[in-house]
Amino acid sequence: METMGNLRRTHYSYETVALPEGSEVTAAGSIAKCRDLGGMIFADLRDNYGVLQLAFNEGTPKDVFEKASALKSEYVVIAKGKLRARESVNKTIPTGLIELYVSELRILSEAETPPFEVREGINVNDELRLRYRYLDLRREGLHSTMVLRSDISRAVREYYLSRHFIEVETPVLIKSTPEGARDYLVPSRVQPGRFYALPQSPQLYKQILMLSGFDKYFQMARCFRDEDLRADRQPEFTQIDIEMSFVDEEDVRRENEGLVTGLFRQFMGIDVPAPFPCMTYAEAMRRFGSDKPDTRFGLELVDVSVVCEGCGFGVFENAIAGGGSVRLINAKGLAESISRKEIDRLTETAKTYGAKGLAYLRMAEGGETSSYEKFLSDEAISALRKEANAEAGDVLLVVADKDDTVFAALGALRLEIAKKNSLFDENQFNFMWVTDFPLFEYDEENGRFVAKHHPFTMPKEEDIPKLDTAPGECRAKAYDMVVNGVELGGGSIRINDPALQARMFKLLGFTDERAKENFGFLMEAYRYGAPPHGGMAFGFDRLVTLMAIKDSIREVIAFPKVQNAGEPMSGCPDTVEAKQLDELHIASTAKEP
RNA sequence: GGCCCGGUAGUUCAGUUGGUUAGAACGCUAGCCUGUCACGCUAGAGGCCGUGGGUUCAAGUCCCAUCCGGGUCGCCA
Repeated sequence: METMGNLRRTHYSYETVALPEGSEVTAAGSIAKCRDLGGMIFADLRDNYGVLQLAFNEGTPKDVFEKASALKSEYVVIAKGKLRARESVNKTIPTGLIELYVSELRILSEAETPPFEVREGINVNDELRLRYRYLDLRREGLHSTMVLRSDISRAVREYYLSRHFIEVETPVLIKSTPEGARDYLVPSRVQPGRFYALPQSPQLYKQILMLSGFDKYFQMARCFRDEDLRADRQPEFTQIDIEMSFVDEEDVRRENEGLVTGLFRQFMGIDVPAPFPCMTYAEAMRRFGSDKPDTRFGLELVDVSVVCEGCGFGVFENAIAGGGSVRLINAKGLAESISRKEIDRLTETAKTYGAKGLAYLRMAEGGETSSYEKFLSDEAISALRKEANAEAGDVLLVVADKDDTVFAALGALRLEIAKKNSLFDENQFNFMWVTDFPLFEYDEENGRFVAKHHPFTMPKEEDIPKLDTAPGECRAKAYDMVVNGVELGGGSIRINDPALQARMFKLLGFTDERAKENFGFLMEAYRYGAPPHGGMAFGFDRLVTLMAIKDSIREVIAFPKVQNAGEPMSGCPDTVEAKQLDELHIASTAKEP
C-alpha cells in the first residue's frame, strides 16, 4: 500500500476525451479489469463516470511495470501519464479512442477477491447484493441510478424554489397519532414512559406552516411506516412534500404536474401533455377496478348485473341480492393464449383478492367452453354476450361478489392479462389525476368509518350536508397522481374551519378529549386564523423508479431494507445492551435470537 | 399472520424414476503470451447440496420442521 504522495487527480475519465494527445493526466479510481498480455498490460480504471484504459509496456519504467503486473480487480490506484491514441480502438466506450500511457503508478489500497464480479451483465441474487451493497453500488447500473436520483432531486428543489416555495425541515421526532399506519416509536430517556414517533409524513407540521404564513412550502421529507414491505414500499422512504395556501384542487394539481412534465422533458426527452386528464374515483373503479388505473390498454370492466338478475344462476343472483354485482372482462381475441390451464391460474389470482371463483366463457376455434352458461337461460346468455360484446376468439372472465371484491379481482386480472400478452407500450406514460375520492371508508374490523385520506381532508362542498346522514357517499377534495397503474403521489385540500374539523373528528369516532389530546395543537392553531390550504406529496423513490425504468424501489435506494425490515449490510435492527434499555426505562422481555 | 417461488463450488446455474467419484460457465491461483478490451493458451485449487430431524440398503433428489431471500394478500390515514 502506498500513499498518494504528491499525485492528485487532474481529470475524471470522461474529461480525457476532450484533451489533445500527449496531455499529462493523473487519473484515480479502482481497477475494473486487467488484461496482462505478457510484454504488455492493460488495466481498466473505473471512476465515478466511467473507465479509462491504463497501458503499460516495455517503455514503462521497470518498477511501474512490475506494479502493474501485480494489479488485481478492485485495487485502488492513482496513475500519472500521457494520453495517447490507441492502436486498436474500442467503439463501445466513450474513452475507446485513447488510453493513459502510465509513467507513475501508486497502489493506494489492495482488495480481496470480491464475492461477486463487480460489473454489469451478471446476475447476482438480491441477498448478496445487499449484504455487500458497497460493491453493488460500484457497478455501473446501480451507480448511475444513484447519480440520476441525485440529479432528479436537484431538479425538484430547483423547480419549487424557483416558484417561491420555502424549504422547511420539520422534526423527525414527533408525537404519535393513532390514525393510519403503524408508527415507529422512539423512547424518551428524559421523560420516562413517554415516546416519540417517527413521522409517517410531515402532514400536521406543513399545515401549521401554512398557518404560519409561509404561503408555499416544500421539503424532501424522510417518512417512516412500520408496515410490511413490497416491491414498491419501504419502511423508510422519501417524499416530496408540498403545501400551498389560498388554493383549491385545480391550483395544486396544475402547480405539481408542472414538476413532473418538466422532469420528464429534462431527463427522458418525453413531452407529457398537460393538464393531465382527470377521472373520478367512481369512474376509475367502475371501468378499471382500481383507484390507480393503468389506462394504456383496454380490457375494461363491464357491469352485467342487470342482465344477470333472475338469470337462474345462484352464484350471480346471490351476489346481486347481497348488494354486490356481476362484472366481467372481455379478453378480446385472446382465446388462443388464454388456455383452460391459464384460466385456472387466473382463477387463483382472483381468489387471492377474495373472489370465491372465476366464471368464464372461452370462445376458442375448437369450440366454446363455459363454466356458467349451462346454468343460464338462453335469454340471459344472449343478453350477457351482447353486453360483453362477445365474439369468436374472445374470453369472458366473470366475477360475482361484493363490489370491493369484484373490483379488486377483475382489476388484478386486467393487469395480469395485459402483462402476459404485452397489451401495452412500455414507452408510453399515461399521467392522470384520480379525483373525488370517498371521504371515508368503512373499517369492517372496527365497525366504524375511517378517513380514506386523512382526517384533515376537506369534503366536497356539496357533500357537507350529507356528512352525518350518509358518510359513505361523501366525497373528498382529494386527488392522486397516477401513471401507468402507479400511484405517484396524492394530496388534498385541508379543512381550515375548526368547527368542521371538530365535526370530522366526531364522525371518525373521536371523543372530544381524544381529539384534543391528539390534535389539540392543530385545533388551537386554527383559532388564530387559517388560510385555505392544500397540498400533496410525491413518493420520491417511486418517481425515480419510474424514471430509471426499474422494477423495484430497492434499485433506486442506496441502502434499502429487505422483507423482514432489516438492512443486511449493517445487520439492523439489532439487540442493544441492557444499560441502554435501562436508561430508556424499558424492560427487556424479548428473547435473545 | 396467510399463500406462492427459491436456497447445490467465490458467482450464476445444471443435476433424469432416490443409485458409481455432484458437473458447466465465469471468477480465483500458477505458468506462457507486445495491442487487449468477455484477451488467448496450458495446468490447478475450490462442495456440511441453507440448517436440524425423519423415511430408506441408499437422499442434492422424498417427508416434517426451521432459517434466509424474493413476490404477494392482509396491512400501508
